[in-house]
Amino acid sequence: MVFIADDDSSVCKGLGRLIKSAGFKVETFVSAEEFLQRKPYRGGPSCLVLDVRMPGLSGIELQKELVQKGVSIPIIFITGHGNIPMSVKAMKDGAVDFLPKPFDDKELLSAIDRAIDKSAQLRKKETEKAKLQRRVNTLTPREYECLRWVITGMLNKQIAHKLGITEKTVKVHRGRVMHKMQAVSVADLVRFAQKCGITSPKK
Amino acid sequence: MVFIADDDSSVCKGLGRLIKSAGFKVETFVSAEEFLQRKPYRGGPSCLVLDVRMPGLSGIELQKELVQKGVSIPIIFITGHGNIPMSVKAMKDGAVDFLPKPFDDKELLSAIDRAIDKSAQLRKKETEKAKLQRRVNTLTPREYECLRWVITGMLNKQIAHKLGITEKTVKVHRGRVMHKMQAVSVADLVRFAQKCGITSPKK
DNA sequence: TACCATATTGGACTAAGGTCCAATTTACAA
DNA sequence: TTGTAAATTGGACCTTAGTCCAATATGGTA
Repeated sequence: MVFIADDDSSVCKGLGRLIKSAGFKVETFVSAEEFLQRKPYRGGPSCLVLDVRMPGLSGIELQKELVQKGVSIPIIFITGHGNIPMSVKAMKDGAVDFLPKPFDDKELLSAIDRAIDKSAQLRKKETEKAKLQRRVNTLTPREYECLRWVITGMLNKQIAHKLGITEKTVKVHRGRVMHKMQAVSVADLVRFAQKCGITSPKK
Repeated sequence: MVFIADDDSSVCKGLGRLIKSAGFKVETFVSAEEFLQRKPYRGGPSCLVLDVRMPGLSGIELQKELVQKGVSIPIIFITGHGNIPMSVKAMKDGAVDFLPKPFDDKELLSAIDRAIDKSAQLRKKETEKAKLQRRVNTLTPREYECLRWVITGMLNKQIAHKLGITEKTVKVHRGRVMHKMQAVSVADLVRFAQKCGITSPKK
């Protein structure tokens, strides 16, 4: 799925035809605001072909909005009146490409391929993280505490001392953590924790 | 440490003065080839201020060379006659910034700060990886095999079966691995292996 | 050939991890 | 007040992990 946002509706139409002919689904918007209205797309990898200069919210501002809102959709900028600082800023903020008009159809399609690849990777990572996060959310506060200590590699005895409880209790919490996280080993747990950004307390 | 490569020696001089006054050590080169001759700098975080267009090897080509050789030094491009595709390519290839002349001194110095920060991070990661890699290199082939299985979280019994040996032998190898890798727990081992890119065999 | 690194295994033992069943306490909500 | 989730602990028991000492086998090197 490729989204196009350009205030010139004839550009939208033209690009839409081109991109559809390459086998993508397309949806067009004539302003940044209109794109923001759209409910987040969840149907598969997607990217956004975005005009830099538009009345109202500009393409660059829309990118900033999206980054800030945590919407991770790869962006390809197109522009008729761009300059170097603008392109550099867009790239720094994670754009996949920045194409000054006129550009070859091939160039755009190649950029879209890369953007879609990137989107697929992002989505894979995010869904995995979300799955793990759902498991983490089922942990009680104490179980979560234990998890953070367990992934340091500390012994039950030591964790018990840290928490001011008995080794026995740690074993119980730990067992529940393993079960709820669907981890078969500490190695799993370490990797899970890393993937969803769980930090270890300092010893 | 800041390196400057620009074919115009007066530019080198001027930038050199500016950057020195900001508290950095500076070394200048009047061609890409001259910079490549220099032995790799190991004294601390560093970056390269690079002119895009130079006789002989261009700045963009030098960047490509460095990336390909695995020399990870953050690059800030400066140019008098740049264009958007050029800046986009440079940024895609990892440049920290791309400044068309004329630029403010502040802009350059700010970019240098970011580049030096990035360099410090890179160096930290690389030295840590090298340290771990040296430990890995002391492992015998069989010990390395065991390491790869251990970090999957598999039981000694299961690893033994995979290798066609007894559980007892696995314990011995495993003990030596822990010792040589200076790991106190499997959790450590998992993190070490991740940091130096050791892959697990598929079960 | 004698030596050395590597790989393998056994015995004996200690410590650590993990589980099942059962029980108590506390805090908060219906 | 009753109920529920969370936290805590004990006992009994089994499985794993890890270590020390000792021994054997193999392949390559000085």
